[in-house]
Amino acid sequence: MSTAAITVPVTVNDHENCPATSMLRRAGDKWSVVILSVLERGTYGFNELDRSVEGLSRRMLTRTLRSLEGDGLISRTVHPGVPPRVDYALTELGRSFLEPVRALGLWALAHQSDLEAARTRNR
Amino acid sequence: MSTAAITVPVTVNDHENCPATSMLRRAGDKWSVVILSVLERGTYGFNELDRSVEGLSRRMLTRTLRSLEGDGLISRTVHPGVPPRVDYALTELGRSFLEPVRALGLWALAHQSDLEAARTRNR
DNA sequence: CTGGATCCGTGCCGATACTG
DNA sequence: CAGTATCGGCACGGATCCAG
Repeated sequence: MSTAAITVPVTVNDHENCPATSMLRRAGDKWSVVILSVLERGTYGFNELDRSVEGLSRRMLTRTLRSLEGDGLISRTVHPGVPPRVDYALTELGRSFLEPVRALGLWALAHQSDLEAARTRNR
Repeated sequence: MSTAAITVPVTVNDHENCPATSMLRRAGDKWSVVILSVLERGTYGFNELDRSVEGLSRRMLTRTLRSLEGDGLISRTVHPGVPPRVDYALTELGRSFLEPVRALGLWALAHQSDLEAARTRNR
């Protein structure tokens, strides 16, 4: 066996099935983090949420809420009656998820000037 | 002035221009984190990177590298000659960015069973 | 009030072929 | 080796209308 340098192949396989990838996607999703952040302040109804986020269409609100509920990040509680009422709230898992998300947001704020400088330089 | 409960309007405006949003998008981007992670191991050439990530097309590799360079997360160094050689490497900013990204990935791993349970329950 | 259904523009992304 | 150019499928996401 020679002692010559050996090139170790470093290949990334199947990264779409990595459990971390799906939550990175979640964090990068257009509306998820905004909705989760609003719900951090308390329980909201559907139209309350709709009015709380500028630019958010009802269609995407519905889809994002269903998706967040599917991941167990929020809870959905139906109160029958007239008018009907549905409450959305953070779960413990959702509240926990916001911690690393906020860490990433704080990183962005802390390095905002570096990023702006790089973007200007490479413009 | 009455002391009745006042509903404080909580509206999220202009979240597309939030500096944190762009980096959350970056983290959720399909290839950026994978490429940054590979570059954490050292300097790579273009085709080396291409071969290191399964499923990554040269087209998206080029686009992602340009984008990462634009944000100052990686550096691009051209070595003229035959054959030509271009080295890609993490910058300090890029290495720093991987910390909160990894924190989010670790969160996903730590809560993998919770997420899987929720997804099964809501199936 | 809380959605679902449909239409449709736009951009992401892979496949393929070509260049210096 | 290190890209560029072009085509095309498909999913994201907004607008609008309909329903319980």
